[in-house]
Amino acid sequence: MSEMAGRELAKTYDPRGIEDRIYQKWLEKKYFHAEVDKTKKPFTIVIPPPNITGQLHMGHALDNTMQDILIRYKRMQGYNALWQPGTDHASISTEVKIIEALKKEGIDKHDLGREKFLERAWDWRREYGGRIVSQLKKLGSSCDWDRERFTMDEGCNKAVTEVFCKMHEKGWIYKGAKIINWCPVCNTSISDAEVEYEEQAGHLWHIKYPLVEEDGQISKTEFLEFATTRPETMLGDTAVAINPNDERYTHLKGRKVLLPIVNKVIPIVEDDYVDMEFGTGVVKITPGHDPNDFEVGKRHGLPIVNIMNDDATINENGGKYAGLDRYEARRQILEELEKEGLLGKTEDYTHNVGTHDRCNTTIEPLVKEQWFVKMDELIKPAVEAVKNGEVKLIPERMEKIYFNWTDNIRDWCISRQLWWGHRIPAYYCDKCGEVIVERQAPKACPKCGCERLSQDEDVLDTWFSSALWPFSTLGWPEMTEDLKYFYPTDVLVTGYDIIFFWVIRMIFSGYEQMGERPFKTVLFHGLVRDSQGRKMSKSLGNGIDPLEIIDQYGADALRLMLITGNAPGNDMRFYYERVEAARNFANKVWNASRFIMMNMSSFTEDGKEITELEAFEPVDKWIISRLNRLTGEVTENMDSFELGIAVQKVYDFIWDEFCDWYIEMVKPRLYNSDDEASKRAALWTLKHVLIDALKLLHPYMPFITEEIFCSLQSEEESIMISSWPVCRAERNFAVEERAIETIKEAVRGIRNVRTSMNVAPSRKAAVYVVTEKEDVRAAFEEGKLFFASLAYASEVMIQGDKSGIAEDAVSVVIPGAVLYMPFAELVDLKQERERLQKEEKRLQGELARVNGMLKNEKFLAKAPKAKIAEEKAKLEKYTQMMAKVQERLAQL
RNA sequence: GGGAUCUUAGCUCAGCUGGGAGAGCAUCUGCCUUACAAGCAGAGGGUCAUAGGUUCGAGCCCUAUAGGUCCCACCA
Repeated sequence: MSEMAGRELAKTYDPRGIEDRIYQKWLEKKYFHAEVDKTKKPFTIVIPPPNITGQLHMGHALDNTMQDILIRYKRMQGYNALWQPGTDHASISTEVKIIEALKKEGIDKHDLGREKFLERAWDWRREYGGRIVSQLKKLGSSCDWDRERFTMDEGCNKAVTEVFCKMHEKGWIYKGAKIINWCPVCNTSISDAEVEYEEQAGHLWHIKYPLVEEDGQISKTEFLEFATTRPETMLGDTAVAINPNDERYTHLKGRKVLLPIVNKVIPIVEDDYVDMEFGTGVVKITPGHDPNDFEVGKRHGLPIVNIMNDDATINENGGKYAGLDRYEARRQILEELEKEGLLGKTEDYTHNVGTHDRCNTTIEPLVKEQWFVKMDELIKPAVEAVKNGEVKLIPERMEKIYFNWTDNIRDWCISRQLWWGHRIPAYYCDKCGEVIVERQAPKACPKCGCERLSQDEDVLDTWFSSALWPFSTLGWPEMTEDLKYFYPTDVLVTGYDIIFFWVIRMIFSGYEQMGERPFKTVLFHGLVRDSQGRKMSKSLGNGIDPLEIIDQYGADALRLMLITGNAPGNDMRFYYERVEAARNFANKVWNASRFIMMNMSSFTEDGKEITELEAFEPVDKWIISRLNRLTGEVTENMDSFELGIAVQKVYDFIWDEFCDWYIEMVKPRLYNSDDEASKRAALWTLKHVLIDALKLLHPYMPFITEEIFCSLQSEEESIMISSWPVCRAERNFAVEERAIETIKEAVRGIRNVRTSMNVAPSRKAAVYVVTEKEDVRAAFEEGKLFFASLAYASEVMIQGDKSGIAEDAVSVVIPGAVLYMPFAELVDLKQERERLQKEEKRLQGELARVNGMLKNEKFLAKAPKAKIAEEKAKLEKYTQMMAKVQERLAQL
């Protein structure tokens, strides 16, 4: 017997204190820890590593709740469950934060120097890197913290170097001068995925370049007009282009124009890229500052002129505009063109402007030497894997987003002009310029023997190391036991917003490095928005801190709220009302348990399980059967990752069936019955149904279920290592389910009538159950005690006919029986008739529908047999009820 | 320009492979019934965006339209 039994428990559940205490216990008992154990099947999840700069937000809360649910579920099912945690160094975000901090001290990054800067970064990591981890713990995350990793720890660093060198040897990592996206504020190149296009209001300026005559003279009358959104880039123009099929400009083929301001003669080239329909059908070509122009330039062998410094000011190639910011240069150039009479009309024009997703700065495309990953071959297995289902995306529609990216993939720019990150393992000979890519820094140049070598200054894109996360965390490049056992991982849980950044890159890295998929399933979730549907953001100030919610309502309530009523991949809105509803459910569970524990004082199990079911009453078997069905369904839903549906069912079972029906049905037995065996059966059922329900609920609400589980049975040390319930055929009791459903039907009918007649519950009345059916009769006989209490009956008479029942008694027709309540003076016959007529109408509707189907020959011919049988059974039921209703109406 | 997705009760959303429309909150009525008023018992409320189609049968599948959201894309 539990030591808690009979002890006074608080009337409302207060998660404060309980949650921390329980989490501490779990940690001490090492329940989260997983070791290789070949006798068990592994189940692995790697956490999407949160940034060390981050604070827990609702997105993390949702993401980690889902992972924790899955890992706890599988752990209870007996899998060797590993949830691999860790954090991400977040190269650019962290670097920006540190620069900001330095700025406050009046220190410039470059004055400090690389080494000192990195010291600061590591200090930062030590100070704040653990913050998000402790926040994840508040949520209840059952990660194996003993295995916590960091994308820049020694092992991950080794993995990064290994991959870089391997792929370089293969020729899949190369250095080249291409047009890349440059962030002038962060002072680094960024990948295509990091560019966010934003619609901005701008202008379309029409500019005229004078034609050069056959004799080399600059024409004063002939001009070529075109439109541009970025006039300042004209400083870098090296051609203008027309479409070869454009008849308007046939006469210009092979001619040249003068580039004003710069005073340079540039050619007119023909290229299909030019859209004849747009503007004047003429495009200025700036290969140094526009990706398309870069391509055009390549096709026509045009020179590339870079006109910009790294901070987006004009460089020496801009002549007198050198030193000006790009927007100031634009203004002055327009002024000068205007003066020269070369500026045509100006139109308002909204267009997409590329911005850096971290700092929102307008990016500047420019040509620079960078490191790239060649994608064409690498991506192939990743495409194939999703196509053939080896990697499953949930929901399926995410595949389209995935393929959209893979089909249009371009080489990945991986070098960043930053300090915080994995430094590129490339070395340059100071003497001969030889490029050496090595795992270890070479001592001398293999070509000329010079010992003065310098390492590449750049670091790698953060996502380069994240891409290796599913195997680098398990020991790769060493073929460790962990790696052999836990890889490939099972599920990846993440938001759809990082498909390109992370999911795809992990998949191709897994195939390339491990020769195997990194995970079997990717489960996507959406964004948590505010109550008005807006994204939660710092600038709007509409973010809700999960920690405050946990503090106020408990982690269980937050978790339940995040999972309930939401389908995979869909965004959701945050409402306090929904957290309250979840909190109320926690309280409901708490009180049901409190009720059971209070009654448990009179119950001892003698260390024996009750296995023979003779002592049970139909109502016990009913709830056991319902629980059994629930167990099967919930397991199935969870296996299909339908977490919201699964928990909804557990919620409904506990609140509706268990609390509102079963507990109420059992009360008379506990309070009044002298039948000890029956009482014990009830207590056994209460306890065991509650325990199994708690188990089903545990992955969602780990704290409260643990607290109750341990209070209820002190000999068990934790629900999280208990076994997941199993659906068993011998726990199906169809007869009892039918019997109790009939009684519930009767109770509902009686309550309904009483409410509509305003009869107070305190006013009891006799209830006559008239039935000709043996099973219905038996159901009421066996359930008489609780039926009387639920139906507010002073006494219950079960009989085969209406003898002894007052003519003016109120009647309720249910399938298989008619109930009568003699209320004497309260009965209003008119009301009674109206009620029965309403019921008649309802039944008529039902009969019409059923008959419509059963009289349809096509239905009979084509519908499944089971469906037809089902409809026939309904027809019989409604026909019988209709007969009873009409019989009663005839008497009135 | 391409694509995805949504439109279901007053609000927020479920509804898994087509077979009698659901939850929470809100509203109304009655209850402090010895687990719970963060509760109990009842009630009202929906031509499932619109128009067609497939089917014995459509909230669910197909087509078109309208409106919202999002992603992708080089139209200067």
